[in-house]
Amino acid sequence: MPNAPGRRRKQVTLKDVAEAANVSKATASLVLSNNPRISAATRQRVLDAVDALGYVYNQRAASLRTQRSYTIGLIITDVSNPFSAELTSGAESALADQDYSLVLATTDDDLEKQTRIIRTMLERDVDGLILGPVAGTKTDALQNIMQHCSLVLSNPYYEGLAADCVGMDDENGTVQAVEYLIQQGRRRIAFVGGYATSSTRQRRLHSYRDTLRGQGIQVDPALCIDSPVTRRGGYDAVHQLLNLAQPPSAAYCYSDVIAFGVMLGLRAAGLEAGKDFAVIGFDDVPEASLWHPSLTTVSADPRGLGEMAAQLMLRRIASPDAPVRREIMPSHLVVRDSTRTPLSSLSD
Amino acid sequence: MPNAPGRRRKQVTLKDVAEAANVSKATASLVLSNNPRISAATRQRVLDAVDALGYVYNQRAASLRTQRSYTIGLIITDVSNPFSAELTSGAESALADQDYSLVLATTDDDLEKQTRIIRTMLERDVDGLILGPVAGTKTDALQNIMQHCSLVLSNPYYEGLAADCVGMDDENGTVQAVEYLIQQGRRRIAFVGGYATSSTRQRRLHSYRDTLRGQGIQVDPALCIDSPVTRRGGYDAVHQLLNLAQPPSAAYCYSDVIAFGVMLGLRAAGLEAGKDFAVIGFDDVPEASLWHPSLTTVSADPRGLGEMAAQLMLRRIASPDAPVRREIMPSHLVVRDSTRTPLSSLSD
DNA sequence: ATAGACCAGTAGACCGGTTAACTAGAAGCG
DNA sequence: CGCTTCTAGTTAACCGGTCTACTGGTCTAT
Repeated sequence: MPNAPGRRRKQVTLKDVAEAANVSKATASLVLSNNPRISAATRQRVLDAVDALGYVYNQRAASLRTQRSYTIGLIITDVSNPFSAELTSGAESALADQDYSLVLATTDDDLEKQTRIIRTMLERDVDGLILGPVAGTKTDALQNIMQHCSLVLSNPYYEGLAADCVGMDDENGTVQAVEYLIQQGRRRIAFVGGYATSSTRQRRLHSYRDTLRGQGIQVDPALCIDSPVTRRGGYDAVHQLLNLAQPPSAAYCYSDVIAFGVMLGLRAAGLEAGKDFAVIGFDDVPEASLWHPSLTTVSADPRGLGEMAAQLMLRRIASPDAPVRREIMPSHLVVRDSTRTPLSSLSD
Repeated sequence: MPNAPGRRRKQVTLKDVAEAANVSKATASLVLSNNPRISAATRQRVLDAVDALGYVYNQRAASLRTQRSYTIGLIITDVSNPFSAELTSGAESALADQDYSLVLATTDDDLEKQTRIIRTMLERDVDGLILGPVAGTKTDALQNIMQHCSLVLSNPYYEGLAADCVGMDDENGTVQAVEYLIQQGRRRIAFVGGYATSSTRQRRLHSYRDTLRGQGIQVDPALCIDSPVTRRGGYDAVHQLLNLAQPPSAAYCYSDVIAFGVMLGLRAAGLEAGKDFAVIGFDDVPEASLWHPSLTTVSADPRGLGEMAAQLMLRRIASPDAPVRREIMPSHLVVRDSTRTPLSSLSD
């Protein structure tokens, strides 16, 4: 069998190329790196040999010497979540533009798994790590990463850690969303979903409370429900809310995914989002505009977030001592049908 | 600045560990690979040194010698597509289970970009490549990959190429879908979406035609529309279809994403899927069941596909000379609301 | 007593590139 | 003409592991 499916043919190395071109290994290497020191004639001989032998450059071998792998690790909770998928897509394309490869790994929101994955990434010798830390990640662990490679954090902000990070403007987005609901006449507004430990959720919850109080509305803890970030989480939460003695008439949701669950839960309860009940999400994933009814949501450009994370990473690699940057992507409310009907007449 | 954000601290190597433990580099290496030849006492000394120095194993260096990188490349059109996201997720987790890392790259359905990416992957020295080739990919190019690493193809089947591949059962899924529509009384059934060059689309189109003819229905070329695999593609296609002198009353769509676009197009035209018009998708992405109305679709388990691709890859790496495998994942029709109302009375 | 097996560990070549330091020959220069 | 400078390469150490072949010592069998 001359060429079996998985047989790795004996590698053609730079040495083979050099011999074929009658030059030293060093010269061949210089040709490949476009070093002007080599004459046109010699260069051509080497390039011809490369073609003739079908030589493939071995970045892995080179990186051993250069201490640069041109590889960035991306660690997220899961890819199937549309927000993460967009973020991944943005990061991948920004990195690919600069000839960096993306190594992807998922934590499933499991701290122990995250620890394992970080270790693997460091062993794979990535130049940098873009990490959306799972809840409960210690600052120490992040500090440790930074002793081995560059680090860019996505989402949570760790105070007291000199790391670049990207995030959305949770505060401003939340204020806009909650004020809009109040302006529409809603007063019993629930805050739905997200892991209780998540620092992102805590920031949004905080802004939610501030905004309500600022408008003279009392905060009811029974209306604040945490949950996994899944449709199921939103579904169950709204079920719980509707069973309250005084149920809310609006929900500001931790994410679009939660909001979809809430809308499904409303439908199951015979209610309709945008008519009987106002729903706002967060993220503006592609589905948000296409859902029925379309979802009012805080637009946060996950793709842009991924691109920005990649940019910060490339900058950090280029100048390790540059001052830390904390890039907050602006967010703004996109009003759609899920909040369309004002509730000025209803006593809720 | 003792520990700047991106500063790479001087690496602790195996040599440092060995010196600290008063053994040779070779012994330290043997300890790390759990070689029983080393006594418990020595082993412990080495492990202590590892801890004390904060040593991190360098897989990259090792792979130079072992010719194994424990890295698999995944090349797909784009991650943001939910089908691809699920596939990626499945592949990643199956590979991670066996301590393989996933390097992700996207082609945006651009042949030239695919060529560049394949080259980069080979230079990164991946152990294998899982590839969903863009339309127009030459068998030669694939053959060339196979001279450097293991290859698993996702989706198209290249005849005359001895490569493992995974795919869905396009034929059976299509037959089920079209027969179901006919059984519901539909006779003018459109085939909507997908790139004309795609071999997957050609297989489905073929089965669609066969099924219609088998039921004594004439195939109308005007009802077969190709398009990009986006919602926009489906939207535009259905617009075109509704403007025909004899518009169809049902659409069998190339993918769920197309079907969503079709449903949006119907809504824009004042029609409702599942009532005025039957819509069937392909893939059964998570959104399908949650859309309104929920989408009847051919379930194809993209996550399972990704897992299977990973399995085939691991098997191929383990035994390069194993016979080629062509794994067709069964598909079946999941009936939901988008086709719920039979159209037995309408003369279409 | 002695050959052979076994044990615990070591020396050093090796993987495939990069790069600092060196060199032979040609050109420049007063 | 002799000295420096430049050009176009070459040599060999190096990156951080792995692994084959070897060693010196102890144990067992004859």
